[in-house]
Amino acid sequence: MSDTTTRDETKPNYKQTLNLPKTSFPMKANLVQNEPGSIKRWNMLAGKKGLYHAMRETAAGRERFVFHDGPPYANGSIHLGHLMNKCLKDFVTRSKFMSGYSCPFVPGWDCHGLPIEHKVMTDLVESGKAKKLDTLDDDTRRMAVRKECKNYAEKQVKLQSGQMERLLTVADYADPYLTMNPRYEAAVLEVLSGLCAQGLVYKALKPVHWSVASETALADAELEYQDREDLSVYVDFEAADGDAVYEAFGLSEDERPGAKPSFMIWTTTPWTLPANLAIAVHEKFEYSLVRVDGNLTVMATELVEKVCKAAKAEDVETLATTTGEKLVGLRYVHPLRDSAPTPSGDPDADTSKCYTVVSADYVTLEDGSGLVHTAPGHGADDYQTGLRVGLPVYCPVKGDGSYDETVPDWLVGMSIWEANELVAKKLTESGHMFHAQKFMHSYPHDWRTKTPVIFRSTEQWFVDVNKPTKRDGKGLRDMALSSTQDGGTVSFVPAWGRNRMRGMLDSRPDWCISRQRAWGLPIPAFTLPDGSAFMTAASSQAVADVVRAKGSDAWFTESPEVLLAEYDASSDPDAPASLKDGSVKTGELTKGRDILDVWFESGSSWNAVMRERSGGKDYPIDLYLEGSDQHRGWFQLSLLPSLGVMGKPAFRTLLTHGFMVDKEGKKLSKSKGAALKDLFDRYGADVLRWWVCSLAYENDVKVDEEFFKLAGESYRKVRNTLRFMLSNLDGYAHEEGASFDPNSLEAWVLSEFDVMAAKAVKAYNAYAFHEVHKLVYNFCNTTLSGEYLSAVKDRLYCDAPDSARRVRTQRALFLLTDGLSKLLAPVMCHTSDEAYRALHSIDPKDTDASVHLTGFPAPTGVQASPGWSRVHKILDEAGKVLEQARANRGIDNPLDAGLSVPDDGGVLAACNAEDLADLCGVSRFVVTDSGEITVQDLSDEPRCERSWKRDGTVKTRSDGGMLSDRDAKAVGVE
RNA sequence: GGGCCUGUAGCUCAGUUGGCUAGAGCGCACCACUGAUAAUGGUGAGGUCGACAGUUCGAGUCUGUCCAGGCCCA
Repeated sequence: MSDTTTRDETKPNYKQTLNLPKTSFPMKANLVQNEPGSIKRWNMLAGKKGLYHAMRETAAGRERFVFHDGPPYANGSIHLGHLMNKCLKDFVTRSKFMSGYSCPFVPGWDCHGLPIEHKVMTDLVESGKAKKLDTLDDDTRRMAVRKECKNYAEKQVKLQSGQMERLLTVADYADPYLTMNPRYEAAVLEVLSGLCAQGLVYKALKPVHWSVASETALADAELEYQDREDLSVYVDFEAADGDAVYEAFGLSEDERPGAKPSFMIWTTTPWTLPANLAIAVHEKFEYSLVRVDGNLTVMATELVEKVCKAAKAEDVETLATTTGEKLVGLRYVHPLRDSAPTPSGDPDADTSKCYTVVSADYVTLEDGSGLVHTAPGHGADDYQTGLRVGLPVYCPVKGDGSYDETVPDWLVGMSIWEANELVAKKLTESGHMFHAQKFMHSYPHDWRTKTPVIFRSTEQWFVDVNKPTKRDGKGLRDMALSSTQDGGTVSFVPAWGRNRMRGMLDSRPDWCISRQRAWGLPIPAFTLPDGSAFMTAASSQAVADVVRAKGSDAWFTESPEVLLAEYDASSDPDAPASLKDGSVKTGELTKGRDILDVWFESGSSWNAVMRERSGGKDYPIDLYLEGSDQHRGWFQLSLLPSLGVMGKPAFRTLLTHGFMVDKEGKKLSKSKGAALKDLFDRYGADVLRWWVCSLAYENDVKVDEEFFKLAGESYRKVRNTLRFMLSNLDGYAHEEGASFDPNSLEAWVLSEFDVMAAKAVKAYNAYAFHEVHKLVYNFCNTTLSGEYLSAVKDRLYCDAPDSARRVRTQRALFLLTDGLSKLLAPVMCHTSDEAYRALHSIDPKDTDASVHLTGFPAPTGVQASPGWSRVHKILDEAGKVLEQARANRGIDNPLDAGLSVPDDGGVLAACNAEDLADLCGVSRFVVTDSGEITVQDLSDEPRCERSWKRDGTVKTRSDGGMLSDRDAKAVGVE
């Protein structure tokens, strides 16, 4: 160290006379270590009932804002998707509370269903217990599985609930809703009963998505699409009467070729060909009779070239054309069987209409041949067509995916997947195959087992979406479309959700609500001795009452007499005659074995949770908030039952968010989504929440490690701003009611704060959290850190501690810190409370005070001079000139400079020159009448040893130091 | 293949009914400060607004096609 840097011991050390920042609010947040402390403290609130109840008590009597949580599936740790979903929900409920509403929030979990049952069964097989179960009778076996499932689900709920609390979300975690709770189950059955009362529930043999692996019907929402290689085949179905075909094409006797013509169909599921009962054409399309490589066949004119090209046919000749209309009614011979089948469940089925060309308007010219292979047992369209023209619902495929004995011998017992190849081989051998090729396409798979699903007709329960309700004659679809139309009762955030939802409602089929599994809520249907199904509004209500008392296990453990003990057939208008007249007793009934689609359970949550708990006053619900996939899922499947039972939608507003995608915008892989625990451990909940707050959530959200780092840095900026203000409030005692001169820096910054806060509160209420983030951050970063705080730093440090100017500044700092902590409270739960408690000097042992029991800040109401915006424009100009001077003339330190600025517009005169100097960071600011902005180099003037300013008043003082007037006064020397 | 949606600087986002050289913050680079210091202040470099056509005096903004991506469906 050289001599020049050694401090002169004879001169006073002014640093000790400054009011340097001091605070207990640390720069380093240590969120991971400290957030659990906040949770612990909040848990002490409301007599240890915790923050949620403290907020409820605080909000008692306020207007309610009713939010309803969609239940996540109780399986596995929470991932990035949950992070966004749960944080957004938390922002909503917390900001509504801070805005002055009472906002109940009951969290829920979806507990029934295949994923859990599958997991439990896998575990049972692995542990060897499954074999034992197989020796038990059916009800007992299913009860044993159900018990395991229940234990598993409970564990998962506990796990997720703990993780959500760690995310600092506030909800009634002590009393959540679980779809497996008896009370909830009963409420679901009541919804089912309500739909029965409207006549909307029916049982029918229909093709549904069927998982071969799980041997159950699947809901739309239980499907996922994956690429799969299949065999695409073009098959000739020989006409039964060649002349009839030639007639349809208008060929005279002598024009007719000798050979018999065929109809060419196309399919990607050759295994369904044995179940073919018809060929569909479009009446309006033109069809051609063509000779291809010697064969005569019929296909749509527009597709002749495409099909022949695909098959590499060389010799193609069109003999005649006609319209589809003319083909309808022609008969053909099935290429694989001699006569129409006898469906196994229906020996008396009318097969007289089989093997006929029929018309259907869903036939397109996109793919295939324009003639559509129709198997009513294996396709939704096919089923409808079959119904219309009188074909049996023939499904020769059993639940395990093998053929029954109604198919040709060589197929009986074979798996359909194997049959694909064999069917193709047979058709090739018999000369029916025109062309076959393998191709990739996206195909529905069972979301759990990842295996391809099939369409298979089975006896299932359905909710009719078209049938008029008994209440007012309107069908569910029509009601849904009218309530979601523009100007209807449901609003959408963002607005495009409306179109998305209506598009789906428009085309949705009847809702298949039955499943063939053990882990779920039984459909309370019985079979009468004559084989017919029995389930009415009153009977299901009677079962619901039993379930409310004993849980849904009662369905398996109790007899029909017990389940229907409170049911009185004589007073049930819908009861079957045999029960009414007593010829059949309830003891003679058989319990049905189906359980409800889990979507029916979650779709009834408006009844099970919101109506039940509030006694009806929380209905309809103000807001549902979920990912955009729920337009088809929970949103729609809540809408339909609520319209059926209540006649109006369950919700007023639907808010949706997008999905997490990776850095490149691609679908997020499972492994990436699972890394949440790791993120918690490195960033803490407040940073993760701050990140979620910054998102334009209505679109897809890119997620990458890097973004959390950036969020952490902007978090620190906000934290440091709060810290700087807190550190300058050491020893300050706030008094309300002081006023500020409109020309003061304080009036300016506080009025800026009022504007920003009003915008932020408005943004909160519009769920525009991203806007909140931007407003608050920019205010901290630009208005405070960059402008106001750097301007007032000098007076905070150097003015006498109790000088009027310094106290006035502190008064502003107090209001700003208090206001910011409240605006940040819904997002940075831990940090805002930490700042709030530091600001109000709350004793660490005092667990009663929390920013989370306050509200958004009321406006300070401070009026600033309208000249301020002009002043800032002028100062920006001055700043640029100063910057040039620093660069050109080597003035490194702005405190070595002075500014002379013309009062353009006459707004500077009203300001205090010292304020203006401080805003520019210079030592001296002179307002001139006119001329250019000029910079003075003050390096030669004396420099105050305390404030480092060269303001022109610096001279040697009585203590021997060089001080400005202000500093001399502050130190108490002459 | 269909429905809904997205594509503006390296990143996150603004860009009113089409109208001046397309903005902000972060990050980055450089400078200052060392009395907000694992901080703070200042300056600067970054964009053929996914691509291509079209309408228009004028298009990031309107229309069409295409490309890339997401959700849902077939």
